Parts: sequence; structure tokens; C-alpha cells
Amino acid sequence: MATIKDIADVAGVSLATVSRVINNGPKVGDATRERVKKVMEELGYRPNANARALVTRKSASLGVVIAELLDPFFATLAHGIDAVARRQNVQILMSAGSIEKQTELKAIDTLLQHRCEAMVVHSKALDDKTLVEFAAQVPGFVLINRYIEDIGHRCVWLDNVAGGQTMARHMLSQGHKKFVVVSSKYQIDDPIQRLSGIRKELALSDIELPESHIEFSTPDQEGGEIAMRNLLARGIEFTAVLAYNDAMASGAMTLLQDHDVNVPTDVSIIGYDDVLLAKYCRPKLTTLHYPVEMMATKAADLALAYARGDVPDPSVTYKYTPTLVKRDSVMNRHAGQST
Amino acid sequence: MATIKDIADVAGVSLATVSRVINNGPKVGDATRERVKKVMEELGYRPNANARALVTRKSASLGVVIAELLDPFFATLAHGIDAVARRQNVQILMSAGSIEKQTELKAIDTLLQHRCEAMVVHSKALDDKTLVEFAAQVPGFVLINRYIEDIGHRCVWLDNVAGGQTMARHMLSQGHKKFVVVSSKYQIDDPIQRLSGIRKELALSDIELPESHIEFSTPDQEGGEIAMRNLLARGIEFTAVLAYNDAMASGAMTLLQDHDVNVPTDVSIIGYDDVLLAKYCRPKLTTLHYPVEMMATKAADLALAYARGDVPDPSVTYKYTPTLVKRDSVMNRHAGQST
DNA sequence: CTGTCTTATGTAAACCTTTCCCCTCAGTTC
DNA sequence: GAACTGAGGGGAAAGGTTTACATAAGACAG
Repeated sequence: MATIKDIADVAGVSLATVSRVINNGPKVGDATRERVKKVMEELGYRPNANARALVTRKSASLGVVIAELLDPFFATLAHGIDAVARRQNVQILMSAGSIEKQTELKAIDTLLQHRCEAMVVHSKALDDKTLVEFAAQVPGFVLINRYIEDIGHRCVWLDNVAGGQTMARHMLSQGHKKFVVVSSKYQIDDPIQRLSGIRKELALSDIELPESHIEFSTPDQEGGEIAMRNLLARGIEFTAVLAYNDAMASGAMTLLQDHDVNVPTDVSIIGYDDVLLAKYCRPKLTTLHYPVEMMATKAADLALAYARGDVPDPSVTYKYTPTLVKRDSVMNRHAGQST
Repeated sequence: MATIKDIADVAGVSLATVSRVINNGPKVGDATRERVKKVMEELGYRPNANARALVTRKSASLGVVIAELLDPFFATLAHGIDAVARRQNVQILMSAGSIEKQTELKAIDTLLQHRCEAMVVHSKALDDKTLVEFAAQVPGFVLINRYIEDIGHRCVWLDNVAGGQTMARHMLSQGHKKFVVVSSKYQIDDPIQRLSGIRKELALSDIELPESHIEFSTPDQEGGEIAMRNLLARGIEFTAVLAYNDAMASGAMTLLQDHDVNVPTDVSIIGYDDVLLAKYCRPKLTTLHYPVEMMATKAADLALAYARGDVPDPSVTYKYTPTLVKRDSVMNRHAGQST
């Protein structure tokens, strides 16, 4: 593959001049510029990104660590980041972290080996200290879906407690009094916070949520089915199901329907995330919208800005709040119709 | 960040020796090896991937070009590739091509700038010639979901004609005689081939498929709804819907249900791809399983193997065939029950 | 015509690794 | 004891680019 030197030789100029042309630098005569460009074209020249990164100590790439590409939630996340990367002409280095300590660590490490100075990281398995250390090393290290106070201005996160409250409040406003919760068995921040929000809100109405009314399972459709089966088997009476996410909600709903329990007439269900699935299950899922794509682009922009050395307004924080999306899986028990 | 030179100085050895330790090379005494390793540990040394790629002309990374991260089909594809990358200790460089000529071109170009010598490319917008040229330049250039004869041994693809035939054959076997097709409006190979397979199979039973029975729209749920709405508006009678993919099938199904048409009793629907959604929607979708994850890992393995200089058996080709997955969206009109 | 600016261009060092080739030294072999 | 062997280790070039610094040529004022 042609190098800058080949171009210089053919065009009869020095390496420096070619480099200036490539980078649209100043101090090059128009005639020379054109000639060099023409030669580059002819030889199919492509700058060597590695050499460039080596000498400039900048990588023109954005590292991304997410849990799991398969999950539509992360796919949306990746999509948002990709949009920014494309706009800013930056290559994405992607790794899945699987919410496992070793894997997440290795993913970040590899990114570091590439001297990637902007990264958007979704980490649930690593502890605060480790992440703060990485942040100290990498100027454009941005955390998504997690808040750590020490590096708060580099965290783009969702208020899950408020989310939990909103879910519960909506059900309460629709006249529901008997609740069960279908939660994730992975005890990372998210389910814990959402649950605490739920509890907080229910407490305001003097409703208690005994442990037996909460079932933990894998945060996917199958997990939702299993959790709901267990709840049913336990003979608990309820009219409202609060699910950890849309997948679990959908699974729970499927299982109820298989047991001839009508949704929402007999039992109402609310999800969380508002992924595509929410619109396409039947009945359509009432859920909380997680503005993940917006957050992803924000995180990517932020990472790239920090990497460039820009200092975004340090007073703003990047906390987002989920919003209620009313569809057809929740019924108003006062009025007797779904809302 | 510490460099090899720092390690050498502290450990009191030469650069060459440190390099040998890093690469587990020979010619290093046990004592020295240990000492160097210890120093590397202490200094938190991380090899510079860029410098390494520059000097070795190998990049230890795998380029991936896919259409669109949001699409669960591509998410699965990416997931399969990621598994291989992780196993082989290779970093993924990911770009979305959006099925647009310029974008796909640019994505590949960027990969090339990184001197990525293994890439898995999903391209629908670029012509054969362009791709063959790239393949000539990049040893590990592998095409997924596309077949080009000149580089047939570097294509991992699905037999879409056979897929179309299977869809039609299944519906015929269930006693269906009145067909409509919901296809993609993007006239790339896939919908054309699937449609031709359908036609071929129907012809065997002397059933014709007039143009008015085919509706083209975007290959997503909304497109499925729109297409079905148009078909209904046209007043066409049918009992079998053959959809371009699961998303369209699901959209079409939703619309039918909204019009009080029962699936599968009144109308049977078959999808294509067998993505997660097929299991989530109600009734569960009978569909063709596209072994995309298996194909993705195959493609990634192949790309990496070619990049290493290995020459896989040139006599084998990587053609896959979709298989029928029977769920609940198709009814047997002979027996009167869903199969 | 000399001196001073500008503008266009060239030279060479630096970025960090890998690897080829050379050197040294201790132990073997005859 | 000379010649050889092999292991452990070092020196230096190479890989492609950017950029600080140097240089050359022309423009222009005085």
C-alpha cells in the first residue's frame, strides 16, 4: 500500500508537504496542493491510522464497552453512539463486557492498548474505585447508565428510583392496591434502585410489599415467565404487576394469558425501557420510556469532547428521568377501562 | 504511559529483551524474564497497539461492517462475531453501513486505514466489482449474506431461493391456496431471491401470484402494517401471508388483529429470520430460521484464518439453508388446527 | 541595492515496537 | 587447549506519520 513517501517521490515534493496536504494544513501553494492530491488519488493512498495515532498520540476512535449486543436495549445504545461516531468521523472500537468483572476489565484494557482516549463504558461489574482510576487515566472516559459521585460530570445516567416511583404511582392512580414485582436476579444497581423507588412510593399510600410478592429471575422474557409462574404457584392475589423491564413484562404477560388471566382486565402490567417489543406485544405494553438513544449520543459527544480537551460546563449533570408511556396493558380499576 | 523503554531502563535490560518477554519469545533467561515481568506489572505497562500494528503490519483487530445495529438481525450477527473476537483476543472495529453506497464505502475505507486485515462485511449497496477489488486488497475480507462467484470461497451466505420455496411449500402443505406476499421495498438480492423461490414453488402447484398480491414496504413492523393495510384495502382474498421477515410478519399480524381477523384461524402468516421477536409476538410466529449467529461465527473465523495466511479447504463453500420453525401462526386448513 | 517579511517548502527527530544480526561467555568436544 | 556450540542478550534499523525548526525565494520599503 502506498505511503506518504511514495506520494512525495512521485509528486516531487517532501514528506512534510504531503502531510500538510493530507491534513489540509496551511503553507502549501495551490499548484502543489493540487498536484499532490492528484498523485494521492492515482496511487490510491490511504493514510495509515496506526502510524498517525502513534505519532500524534490521538486515536480518532471511540471505544465502546457494553454488556451484550443481543439485548435490544444495548443495540439501541450502540446505535446512538454509532450516529455520533459517524458524524464526527471516528471509528468505533466495540467490546462486549457481559457484566463480568474479568471481561469488562479486559475490554477496557484492550481499548487502552489502542490508546483510545474517548470511551463510553457501560460497566456494572467493576467497582467504583477501578472505574475512577480508569477515568483518571483516560481523558474522555464516560460512564453510561451509572453514577459515581467522584466523576459525576462524566456519568450519563437514569434516575431509576424516580422510575420505580413513577411505575408505582401510575398503578396507584389507576386504583390498584395489590402488587407484585417481577425483578432481575442480578443484584446490580438498576433493579435495586427501581425496587426501592417502588417501595418508597407504595409506602406513601401505606401499602406494603412483602418479600413473597417479589420474584427474581433473569431479565429476559423467559425469566418473566418463570417469575410469574412462581408468583401464581404461591397463590398470591394481585391486580398489578411491576416488571423490571419490557422483556420480563412480556414474558409475565404471556404466562398469564396462557393461564387464561386477561391482561389488562384481570391483571395490569407495566414494563420498563420502552424497547421495540413494548409496542408489538399484545396488548401493547404500558411502560417507562428510557431515553437510551438520546443518552447514548450525549455520552458519545461528551467522551469525544473531553478527549479533545474541551471542558463542558462542569455545573451540569447528565441525569435523565424515565417517562410514562401509556399503552394498553394497564386498566383503570376506578373506571373499569384500560388507560 | 510507560513504554518498553521505561521497562528496559528500570529492569536494566535492553529493549529487545523486554519485547521478547512481552511476546513470550525465546532467548530470555528465567530470572530476567521474571524481573522484567515484575517491572511491567509495577509500572502498569500496556503495549501500544498502534506501534505494534505499525511495525508488524498486522492489526490484531477484526473489522465489521453491518447495515444497522438497531436491527435485531444484525445485533445477532454482531453478537456472533463478538464471540469469536473475544475467543481469539481480537479487537472489533465496527461500522454501520446503512445500506448506502457512500456509507458502506466509507466504512470499509476507514477499516482499511486502520490496516485491518480481517473483515466481515455485510454489503448490499456496493457492486460486485468494488467488493472483489477490496477482497483482492485485504487477505481476510469475508462477505456475509451475499454470494459473489469470483470470491465464492470468501462468502458466507444463505440460500434465499430455497428459503422462499420452503415458505411456500409449507403453506401449500397446510392446504393454503390463496396467497399474498409482504415484501421489502429495497430491491436488493434478498427479497428478490425469496420472492423468486416463492414463485417457483407456487408454480409447481399451478398457483399464480399476481403483482397485485404483493405489497412492498420497509422491512420493519411498521412496513408490515402498511403493506397489510394496502392489501386489505385492495379487497384481496387470502388465507396465507408470506412475509419478508419476522418484523414485517409481526406488523402485518398486528394490523390483521386490529381488523378482527384472527391469526391463524382466518389467516395464516409465516415469517423469515427467526429473530427474538418471533417468539415474543402472539401468536408465536411460524418462521424460517436463519442461522445467522452460526454464520457470523463462521465468517469471523474465516476472516481471521485468511488474515493469518491459513488457507481453508478451497473446495468447501459456505452456503447455509434456512429451516422451518413451526409455531402458532399457521393453521392447517385440512385438519383445521394450527401446526 | 540592502535588509526585512512572508510564504512555500524541506530536514530530521520523535512516536513505540519488533526483529535481524551480532556479540559474549560458559560449557563441550576432540 | 583450540575450536566449536548454544544460550542469553544487546544494537540498530524499520515501520509511516507529524511537526518544530530551518531554509530559500520573492516582495517590498527605504
